[in-house]
Amino acid sequence: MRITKEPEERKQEIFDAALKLFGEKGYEKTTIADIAKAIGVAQGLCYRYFPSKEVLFDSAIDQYTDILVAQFADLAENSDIPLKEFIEKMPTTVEDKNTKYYAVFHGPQNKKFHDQLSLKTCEKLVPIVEKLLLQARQKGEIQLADLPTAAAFCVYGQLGILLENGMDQKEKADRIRTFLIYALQL
Amino acid sequence: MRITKEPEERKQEIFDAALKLFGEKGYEKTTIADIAKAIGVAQGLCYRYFPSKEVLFDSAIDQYTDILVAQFADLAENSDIPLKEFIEKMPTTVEDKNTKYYAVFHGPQNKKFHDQLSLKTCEKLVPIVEKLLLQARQKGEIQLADLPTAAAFCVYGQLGILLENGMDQKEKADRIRTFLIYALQL
Amino acid sequence: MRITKEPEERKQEIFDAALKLFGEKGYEKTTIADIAKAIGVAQGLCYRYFPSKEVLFDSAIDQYTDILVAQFADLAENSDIPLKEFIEKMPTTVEDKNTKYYAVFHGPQNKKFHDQLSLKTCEKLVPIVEKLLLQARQKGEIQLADLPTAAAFCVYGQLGILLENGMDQKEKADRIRTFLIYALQL
Amino acid sequence: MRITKEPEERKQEIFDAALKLFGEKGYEKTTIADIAKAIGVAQGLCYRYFPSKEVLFDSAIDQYTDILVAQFADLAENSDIPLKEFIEKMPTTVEDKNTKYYAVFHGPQNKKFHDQLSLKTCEKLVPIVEKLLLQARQKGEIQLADLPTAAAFCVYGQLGILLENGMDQKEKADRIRTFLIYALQL
DNA sequence: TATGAATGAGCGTTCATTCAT
DNA sequence: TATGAATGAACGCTCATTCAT
Repeated sequence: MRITKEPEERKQEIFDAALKLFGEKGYEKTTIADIAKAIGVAQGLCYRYFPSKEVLFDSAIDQYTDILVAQFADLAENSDIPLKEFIEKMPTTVEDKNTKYYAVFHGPQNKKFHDQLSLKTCEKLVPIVEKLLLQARQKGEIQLADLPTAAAFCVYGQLGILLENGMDQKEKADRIRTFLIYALQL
Repeated sequence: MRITKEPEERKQEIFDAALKLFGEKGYEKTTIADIAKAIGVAQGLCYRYFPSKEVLFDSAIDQYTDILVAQFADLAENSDIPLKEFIEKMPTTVEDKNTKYYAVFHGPQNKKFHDQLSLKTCEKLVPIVEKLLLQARQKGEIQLADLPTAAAFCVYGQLGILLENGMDQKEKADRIRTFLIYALQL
Repeated sequence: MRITKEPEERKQEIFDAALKLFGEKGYEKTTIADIAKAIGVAQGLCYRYFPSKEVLFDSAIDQYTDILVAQFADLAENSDIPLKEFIEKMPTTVEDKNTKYYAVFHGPQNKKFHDQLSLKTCEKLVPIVEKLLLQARQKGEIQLADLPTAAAFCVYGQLGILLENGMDQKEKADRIRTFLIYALQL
Repeated sequence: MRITKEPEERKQEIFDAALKLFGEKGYEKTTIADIAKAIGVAQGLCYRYFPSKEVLFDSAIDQYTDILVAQFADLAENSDIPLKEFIEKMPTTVEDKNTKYYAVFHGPQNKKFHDQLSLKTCEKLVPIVEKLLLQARQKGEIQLADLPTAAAFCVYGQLGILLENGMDQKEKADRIRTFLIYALQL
């Protein structure tokens, strides 16, 4: 039973399976055999699309964080509302339970994988937030001089909250919003 | 040639070598053989002190971050000066070039290991900073209501700056100080 | 982009590419994919012309040594000059820098492949040389009783010189000629 | 059931098994698993002694040809008899049915392996024969000017005979002796 | 306490070959 | 005739861990 697919489709299939498994079991404990079995293909096929397990891993992380960040970037670019309002409305976790990837972030294990994903996401978020701050300053909403630093704090600062246990998402979001509005002096 | 040492000393020796190698080559690429060879000891000996490689790794990270954090905790606990002054004087990288561990953080490789260390350090730093903020509030220097959130932002926010490339340590430190003073409204 | 060619032409194309690559990288390290790529063709196509990699290899070696030996056979058959003169004029390497195959023998790698080629060439050369010796004996130029043995020595003996390093082709050729004339007592 | 041996002994064990199997099945078709199984140890153990299969192969060939050549070298060095007599008595195949390695050369398969062994043996034999010729010339038994070339012919020339099929060992030996005496003009 | 030879399971990777198109 | 995605079996190699000494 040999099923041939369009390369793009196959590649995405591998991506998705890889991300899911890396998320569940971590990099080391996920084998190429696992990934291949998950989509019902021969191990060797993975190597037509990715030269190595490591590249597959990095690509998967990269693609996934791109998706997450793109959602936020959309919001940021298409909003003309004041920054304060934006903060009050924005999602603080860029993750949306609706995506097919939701499980990735929420498996019980693999804190390390989660951390890596978080850091990569932050990295990509900073320039977007910086642009947002710049617009706000141009409109006179904030007075900050050093926007890159402010953006980094706004983004990475959330990590501290998000990575904590024992508080529900909603409460985390509220605290983040309140603090941001205070710190940016909006 | 068989050199017998005090258990504690041996254990520390293994710790140090492990930390160094994990830092240089990462968890997966560092073997027990590497570690044993680095201190001129048989592989089997490592297993008298640590039940497994993973435990050794976690212990090493833990011990190291403890050391880093302890330096900062000392400062925080023995200072009566106003928070603003404290911020102006504090080291923003808890690392000190004098420690024997300096290389760990600064090998060219191993972003992943570095990230892990950073996150763990942040985690341990938050309660200390929170206490610092509490003292400041008691003295009327700040008005913040939600100290845990503020502490998290102060600590993790720095990560965004620290992980960036292309800026020297001094400039990073200045930007961090300026932003903190602004955000905390000191 | 699908280019259809005459079967014979295609087959030859595959031969040539295979020979070149086997010569450069050796049997094991040359893949069918390499060969196919070298001529810009799908892997599967090779299997329309050769049932397996091993057959392709053997055919390639065989065809190539045939070409080399044919050059020498031509010379031998169309010459009426005395053996001594023949030796003085003959090429000692049957290879000719003009052939498209020249590189095969002179890649830096692959001693093993080279050796194989040499041995196969010798094998095919012996009967030709034997005939040459027979003609010479009939003309009274030599006295040897055991021509097969003599032929074998004349051919394989050269291997020892040819496989040596650190002497230029010309000097090798001279030494071979001088020795042959001495040993055959011409 | 774990049997520990002296490294030297283990290494030799691996050597012997490897040589035997390479001889029987050829390089490619012999797996490290085969070799390990043959001596009843774990595959991994082979890698304590040899860094790779290829190195193991080369070492095995090298060690074996050393043994073969050493037998001949002994003869050559400890003989004061005239060259002609030496040739009449010498073994033309350096192999001796008594050695534990006898089977290596005489498996049905693996012509390639056999060729490789032969060539390597010749390579090592040449300098010894050259020395022999030098002694003979000093005693006035031969007149040859170019001894390196003569030695190469004497050694490699035999290959042509040895590699032929369909003649028994004894006849091959006789023909070789007769030709050598003729060619060297003894 | 210390050694280091030995284990053994597993993993990433390769590649000749097949086959649906 | 030609493609190239897919197969699948195998292989070399690694290494955490064990254990006899």
